[in-house]
Amino acid sequence: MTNNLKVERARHNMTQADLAEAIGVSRQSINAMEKNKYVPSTVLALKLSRLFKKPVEELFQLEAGD
Amino acid sequence: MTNNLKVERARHNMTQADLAEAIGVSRQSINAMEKNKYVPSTVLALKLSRLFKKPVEELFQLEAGD
DNA sequence: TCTAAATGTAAAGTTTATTTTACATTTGAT
DNA sequence: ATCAAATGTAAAATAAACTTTACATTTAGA
Repeated sequence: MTNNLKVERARHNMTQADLAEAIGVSRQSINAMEKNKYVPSTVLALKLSRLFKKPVEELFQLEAGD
Repeated sequence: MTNNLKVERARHNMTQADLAEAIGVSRQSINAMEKNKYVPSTVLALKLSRLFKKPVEELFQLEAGD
């Protein structure tokens, strides 16, 4: 799975710390997500979707193997 | 978070076992998801979305506390 | 009613998400 | 060039996802 978090965050002028606080996770979690270190939960995806006002599918995309 | 998996599954005439196989998890995982025993990963949400041809937001919804 | 399929549930185990702390590197502004 | 903010990263700890096995209950059809 890939994601556009970095772009959306830039769009909204938010730091990783800002975003972390906004959705209630640690800054390291945001960093790891952006670097595709792990797959976040659906609750996080929905919270990001709500915050950025974009469908989950626009923020996260399945890849070939998935 | 809540979800409509049971309804979508009925729409598609699939058993929990069918759905489990279709998206590559155990039947117990599907059962637990439907009964809100845990929050699935975003990869699973996207796979369910793809299978049922419905946006993630239509399958999963944040609740008051989230 | 009998039976099989489907669903519910539970415990133990494995893997992965997420946190905390801590530090190193990069970037941007002065 | 310097300083602070932002980002990258890492290790250890905890929480939660997910699996496997196994069995009990419900449901629908013959």
